[in-house]
Amino acid sequence: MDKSCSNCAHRQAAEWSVLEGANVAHMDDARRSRGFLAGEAIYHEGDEATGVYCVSSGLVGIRKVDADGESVLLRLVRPGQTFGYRSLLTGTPHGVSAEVLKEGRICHVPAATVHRLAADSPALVMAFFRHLARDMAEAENKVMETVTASCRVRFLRLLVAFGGETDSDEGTRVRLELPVSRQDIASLIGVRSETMSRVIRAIENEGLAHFKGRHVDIPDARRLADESFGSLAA
Amino acid sequence: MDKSCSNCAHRQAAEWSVLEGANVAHMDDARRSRGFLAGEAIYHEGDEATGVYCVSSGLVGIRKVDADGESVLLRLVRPGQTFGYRSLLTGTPHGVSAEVLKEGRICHVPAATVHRLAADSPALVMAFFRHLARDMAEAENKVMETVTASCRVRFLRLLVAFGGETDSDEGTRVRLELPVSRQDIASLIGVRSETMSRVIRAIENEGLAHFKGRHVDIPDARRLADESFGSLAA
DNA sequence: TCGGGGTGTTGATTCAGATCAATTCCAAAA
DNA sequence: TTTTGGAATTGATCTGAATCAACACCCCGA
Repeated sequence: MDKSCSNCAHRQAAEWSVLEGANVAHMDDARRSRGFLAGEAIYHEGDEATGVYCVSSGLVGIRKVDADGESVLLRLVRPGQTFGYRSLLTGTPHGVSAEVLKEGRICHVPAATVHRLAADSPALVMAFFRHLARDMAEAENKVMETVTASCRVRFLRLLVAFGGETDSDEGTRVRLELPVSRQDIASLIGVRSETMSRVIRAIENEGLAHFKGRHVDIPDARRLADESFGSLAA
Repeated sequence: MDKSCSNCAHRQAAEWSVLEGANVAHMDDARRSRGFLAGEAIYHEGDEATGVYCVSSGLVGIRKVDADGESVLLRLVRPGQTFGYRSLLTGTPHGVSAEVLKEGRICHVPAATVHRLAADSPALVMAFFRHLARDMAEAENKVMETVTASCRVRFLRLLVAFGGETDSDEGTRVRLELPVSRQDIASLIGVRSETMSRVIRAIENEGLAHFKGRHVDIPDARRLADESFGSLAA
């Protein structure tokens, strides 16, 4: 059933959608998909790139670890999105690691194939450029946030982001499922898990949202969104 | 004298160096250079991209300001480097602002020209991709650092980076000039200027480096570099 | 049914860095 | 030379988040 990218539910989302003619079949042919369990590493910092990955299902985390062993979860990769293309296209070792956060299936397109396709299709390179540009914008936002916003505000914004994916209803109740563990959420906004707990409890006490396991119930999404706009909320 | 890019001292550094044949003249023809004074804005967040910029001399700062007016200096653009290409190539408004930090001359290549060159030269697009990839890696490092490292360590690493540009001599004395004001350095590592002062004084007191205005004298570059490797220095 | 290990919570305490409030320094303008 | 206004330094104080240390919870396997 997942024998062809054309059948992939996320075909439109990925960069491959710009491919035309024989290239479609070419890439479809070369790609291999494999199941991964939560916790499995896909590649590590320093590894050479062997191809481009594409999340078919599940959830992938991009992580960076420093010399002291401190680890930060930089971003999430969702179904339909590619990752690992940066190192491959620039020919440099991976600067980050990728690991599976929620079990699922991941496609791998070998280096040789990607290089051939890229050489033949400027549109593909441009598509990867766009992807990278979006990631860069998000990275810049993250720098801004970690420097200027409190951990409370950072968490609220993350909630809004998660909610936005699920349901963009205005001013009303939103229910959503946290895609990762609390530890990972903490790592995502750059705080300790203890602090994460306290922030969550505070938000719970204010009635801004109700947490039960990974389930979040936001009675008034508008109010929560307002609060997430920093401290100068009127 | 700066009538042609071919004569530009930084010709090798910029992405344009991959252009060939008529494209070289084409771009040389379309580009316009202009002098800027320190403090002048080149573009603001939200502006539409009108072309790609290239620093001929002086220094440019890429800055982001949030809703509360908090401003963070994200990175510096030095002579020979291009900037503003991201928004142009993706067709999105600028997500950051660019301003001149040290007076100098900046070239502007109009949008139409860049688009024509990009369509004609896959190598140019690839060159911009590489540039973006490098910036992205630096942004990821910055996120890591702001989350895990103390402001002291962040400043030491910045010093090392500045020193590395100037002189890569081993284990000996290094003299260098800070390229920007202390306020901007503070903004670059994400702390208040008061904190910056204190950090500098502490480093001065330890004899790690001596500061006089923008001049820095590092008696033992090796020792300073060691200290910059976080807290677990043996 | 009983552990047992990972994940999350809670409390007490500490500390890095922000904030508030004066000065001091310095370079350009008058 | 004096004036002046921004940049930098310094001190006193406050506070958000880290740290250290238990403890509760919950799912899984024996």
